[in-house]
Amino acid sequence: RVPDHVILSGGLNNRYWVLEVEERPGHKTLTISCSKSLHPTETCLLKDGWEMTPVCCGDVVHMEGHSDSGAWLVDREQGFLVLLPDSLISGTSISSSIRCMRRAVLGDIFDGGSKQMLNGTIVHEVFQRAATAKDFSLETLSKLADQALHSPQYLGDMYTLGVSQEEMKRELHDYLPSLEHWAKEYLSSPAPKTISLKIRAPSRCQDSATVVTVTELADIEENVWSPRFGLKGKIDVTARVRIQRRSHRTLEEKTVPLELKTGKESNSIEHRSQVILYTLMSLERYNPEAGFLLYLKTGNLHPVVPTHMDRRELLKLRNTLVHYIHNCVDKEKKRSRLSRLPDILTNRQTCQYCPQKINCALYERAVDGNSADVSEDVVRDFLQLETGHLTPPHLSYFSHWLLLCCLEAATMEAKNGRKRVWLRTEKNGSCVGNVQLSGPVTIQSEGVFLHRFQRSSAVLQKGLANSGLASGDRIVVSDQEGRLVGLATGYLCEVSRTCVSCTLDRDLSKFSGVLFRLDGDEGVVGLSTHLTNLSRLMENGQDSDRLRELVVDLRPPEFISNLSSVLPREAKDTVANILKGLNKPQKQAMKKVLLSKDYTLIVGMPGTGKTTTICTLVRILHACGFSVLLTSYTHSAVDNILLKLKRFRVGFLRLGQGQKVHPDILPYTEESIRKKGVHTLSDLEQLYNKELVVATTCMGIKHPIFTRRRFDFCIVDEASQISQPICMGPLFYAKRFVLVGDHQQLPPIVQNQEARSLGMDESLFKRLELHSEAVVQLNVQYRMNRQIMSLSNSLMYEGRLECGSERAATALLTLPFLVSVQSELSSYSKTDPQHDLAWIQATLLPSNPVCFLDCSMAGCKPSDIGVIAPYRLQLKSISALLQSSAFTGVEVNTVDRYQGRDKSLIVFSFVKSTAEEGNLGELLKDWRRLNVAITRAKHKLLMVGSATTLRRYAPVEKLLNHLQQENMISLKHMLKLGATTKLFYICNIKSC
DNA sequence: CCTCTGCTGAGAGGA
Repeated sequence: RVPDHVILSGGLNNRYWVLEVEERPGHKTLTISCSKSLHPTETCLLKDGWEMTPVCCGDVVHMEGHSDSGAWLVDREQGFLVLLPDSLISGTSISSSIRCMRRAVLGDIFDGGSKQMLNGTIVHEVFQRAATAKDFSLETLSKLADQALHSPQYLGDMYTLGVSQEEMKRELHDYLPSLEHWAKEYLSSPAPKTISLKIRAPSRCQDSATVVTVTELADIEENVWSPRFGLKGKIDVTARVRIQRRSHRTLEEKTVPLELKTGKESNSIEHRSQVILYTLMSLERYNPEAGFLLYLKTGNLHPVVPTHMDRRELLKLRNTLVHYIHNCVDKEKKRSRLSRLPDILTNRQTCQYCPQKINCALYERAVDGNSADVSEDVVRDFLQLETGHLTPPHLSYFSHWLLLCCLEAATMEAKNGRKRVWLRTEKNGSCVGNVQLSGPVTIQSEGVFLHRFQRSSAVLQKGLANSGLASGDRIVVSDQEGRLVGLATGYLCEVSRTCVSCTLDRDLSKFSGVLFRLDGDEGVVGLSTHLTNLSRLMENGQDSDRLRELVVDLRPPEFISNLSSVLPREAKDTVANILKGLNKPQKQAMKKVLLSKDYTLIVGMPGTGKTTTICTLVRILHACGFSVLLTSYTHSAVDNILLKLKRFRVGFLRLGQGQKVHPDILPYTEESIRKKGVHTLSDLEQLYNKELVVATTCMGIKHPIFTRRRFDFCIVDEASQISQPICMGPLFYAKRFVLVGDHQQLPPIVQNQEARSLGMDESLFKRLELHSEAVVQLNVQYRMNRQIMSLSNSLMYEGRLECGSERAATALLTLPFLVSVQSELSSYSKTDPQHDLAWIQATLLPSNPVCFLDCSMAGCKPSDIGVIAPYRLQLKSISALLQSSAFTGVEVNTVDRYQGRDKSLIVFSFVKSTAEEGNLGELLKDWRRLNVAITRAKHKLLMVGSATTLRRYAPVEKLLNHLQQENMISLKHMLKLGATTKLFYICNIKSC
């Protein structure tokens, strides 16, 4: 009954499964168990308001407090119930839910937030830099403020907002005197400031005047994950304070959270709640009794002393919030639909500046399309104001995709559930435990700290290299006990048998004695970019209106009739020159793009030179003086085009993290250009506007450049592999667009079965293809020889695919050592007639370009050989066989990863061979995947598999029929040994 | 039955 991915446990960090919920007026009883066998069970009585907790059967809960022989009580005075504790909710989300729960839920589903917060961010930064420097003198503060104003990150923000550096500087300098003042008043000063601390503990007297001195600013931006309370957050400042109570003689030293606020000194319930939540989530670290609010405008310090009631109410809010976030879809009779959210507030003061306004209205109309039964005028007016510009088809497109994204997000969440660091043991994941800091921490650059860890000698070695972690992986650092979870994140640099080095975002040198563990961080990636794009598509504005018309209403694309009006006279010769190298369909594609007023779709069948075509297209547009936004889903696809483009002296700016960019493209990245000297806002503006061509991934559209710059064209490569909401992201920023892809190859990956069946794997490319006037087909290919091409033609393209040249059509594999291998094989056959190797001799012949069996390579360069299999495990065992140095360079990969690439010789292992009539896998049922697999080889394609098994897959059956007709199958020699094994065994005899 | 790539964070403020 309990799904595999759920982890239950008893003890302090317990996790219980809810089996039964019994509701009575005034209380609620849960039957729970912390064992996967669901035996024994315990009970939990919820009352005094806790019975309102939206807990359901099948939820996981954490119990706080104590149980009386298996009976828990959570009421006004004692105990907490933490619903779905492994979903960590941020302190700010919870405090924002005080005013509007709906807004907090929407804030979690959609990205978003207003842009008026730059000032606060920089003031924080200055405070934190001063704290690190331990110097709050006006002089230093002013120097630090200047530094911050020129740092890359804030320049980008200023660019976005269109604020000048001078303006920012003036606002910032208003704060500096009060920062200095605060430090003088509180920071280990000779005359410490008196604060009134209200401690409500029964044994203490009320309202005792207390003296608080900050003795040390112990940490800045401390990251806290608290799986016990289901909370997370970043604590502005962790301070050591000395508390001296008048009534007591004692001096107390405490570590407490300090929350900085740049706004009005409101001491509001939201601000105080944030502090209370910080004290709660750092309970295991410091057990702070109190925290402080520091208002930077005035330099005043407000103590916040939480009571049980405060914590109780905030955790109840958290439970409600987590419930809504996790149940955004209802399942009713096997069909999912969007759930209702908490009601719309329609409070003018609160709603006026709400960043979720449009999503709030959109969601309401998505759940309940006609909204005819909205009783309140205010709500109706609000909905009309926010969504009045949208038609019913617009709203149904939005709600349809919102549902799909929620379904998919839920599946991803469930799959990643077990990957949460605090639930993981060293056995079941990529993890290195029991390591200690060794040597000093060195600062590599701002905010990048190089650490070295060593296996503690007490622990028996199995060697760090086998931990499942490799250099370049993202990691999370925690302590071994699980008290300090998620201390830092970063990347692994080197992994040796005994040592690990890594760069982290925080300096952990103060934890020198602590035993750490490093966990691979797969990263839970939500679908917030999808949803943000969808919400943007519904906005009332020029860019959105245009795209909505094309994408949702499917308005036919328009074209102009005459090239001469778009081609500048001075570019004509250059363009003509560039066109010379192209074949007919490629030229057609160029023309269509130039004539388009809306969009063009380029279908690039396998091997037809998509990359070359895109590269040429960019050169032509560039020559005409058009600006181009060049994107694709993956970094490697973007760089593929840029590597070609680079040779033609076309300048471009590459956006994106240096770590993901191809080394040869690095000089074109923003990062590297900035290092050469970008200090002012106008430097940055120049950088962003300099090049006509800008390249990035579809996800990279959060970059500041897109808040201001617009392009004449946007080109999206791999478009048939990108889901609609992601694909439309870059399209907002260009007047016209070009999608390049091939829907006969792999579609976007969708994990959730229901979402897929509802069409989530339909790309924008495919959706728009119904307008055939926008489509150009590239059907002349140069990759495969005639025989290999015939497979794909019979499987998918009905003969439309053509060879571009006789040379490509007849190209065969060259095997320099063929003669000697053949004679060696003959001699084997002679000495041991039992093992006739004639079949291998036949398959070896270059003149048999397609064989459904296998063979070896007699002198083929390892880098010309690709091995493909549909399953990861198979790849693993093939790789294991190829450990010998002779095979370094042979690339072993999945079908999916081979899309877009080719090799001279491809060995494709179908893997499957079962006698039983069992379940068939999904992978081989996909026509498009098979099509990709068979169109990667240029000269020779070897396929290994069990024909009997494979005939059960319709696509493979069609392929096998064709192979049989063409006499390309060697069926006679079924191998007892695994065919692939034998193949590589022979390879080994005659090393390549 | 097991295929895949994107991207950080949480918060910065105002009612």
